[in-house]
Amino acid sequence: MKTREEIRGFFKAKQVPLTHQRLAVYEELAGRKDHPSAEALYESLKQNYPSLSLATVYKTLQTLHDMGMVSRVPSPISQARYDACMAVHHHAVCVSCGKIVDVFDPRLDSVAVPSLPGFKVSGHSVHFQGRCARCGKADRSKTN
Amino acid sequence: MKTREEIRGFFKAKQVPLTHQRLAVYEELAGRKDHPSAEALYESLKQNYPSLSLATVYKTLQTLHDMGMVSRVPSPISQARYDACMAVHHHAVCVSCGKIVDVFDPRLDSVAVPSLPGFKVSGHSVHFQGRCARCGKADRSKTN
DNA sequence: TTACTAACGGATAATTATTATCTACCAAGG
DNA sequence: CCTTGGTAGATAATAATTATCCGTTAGTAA
Repeated sequence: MKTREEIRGFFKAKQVPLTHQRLAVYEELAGRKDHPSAEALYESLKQNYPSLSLATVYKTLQTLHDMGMVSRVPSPISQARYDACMAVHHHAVCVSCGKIVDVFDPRLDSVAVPSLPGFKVSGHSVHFQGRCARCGKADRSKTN
Repeated sequence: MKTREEIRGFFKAKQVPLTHQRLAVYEELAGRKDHPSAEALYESLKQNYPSLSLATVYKTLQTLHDMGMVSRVPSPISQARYDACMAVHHHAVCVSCGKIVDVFDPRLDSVAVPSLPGFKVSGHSVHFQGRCARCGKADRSKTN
């Protein structure tokens, strides 16, 4: 948990103006451990900031993400992606174009199962991020 | 890759009617290895099945998923979820209510990096699926 | 084959999540 | 303070997905 001065320092370092809304969104998110969605943050925040707009929450989360102050729980580019292969396997997702490739590697099929009180683990998969061959070369691609 | 008779057998076993559309969607998906979205499947399929509806593709993918014939690339319940914690960590997602809990376990922080020709891996995270304490007991919960 | 019926498919409206647009306003530096 | 570029709020627009409605079809039995 960062102090307000540390937060201010982060914004200064990145040359991003620190507004009341950004501070509020960040502190609300940092004070929670349930990985809220933009909507969920908005619901909490508007009690103390009735004039806050949901769009601001979205924009602020994007800004904080660009600054490297918050992370998104990894997921494929906004669309559900399907696979007819039901065997245990893993995925590598290109952060640039969203391309997904299968990863078959038995070394990944059994990992240390952490102790999560009350949580019954039924499976796992490893999600690699990176850049595919095409996006690695020619940056700025958006085609899958 | 399943034969048509095997596919027919699967549907019979689950007592789910096998329609032309379902067969077409399944075979198209099984014939691809790029994890297409519903939209992408629709684009391919409508060349051979001009009357096919996008809604049918969505419904069919849901049906196939319920039957255990196709898998979805794991992701958090349709909404982006955020986290102020920037340290390396992993996640466990409740398949019933979507609750996400952090997993800190240094044993997961370094995994075997598979050889993916051309793909530059910049990071990874392990995604556990299961049922949280609440959903493990009282089934049928939808509240996070 | 034919007939029956529950379930399905297609068209489209509705919903949900997110992003873009536009104007007034505020944060940071002089 | 005062200027100015970036920002916040309101709202429209877009994208992804799901629901609804009704004619049609798959599966079964006669």
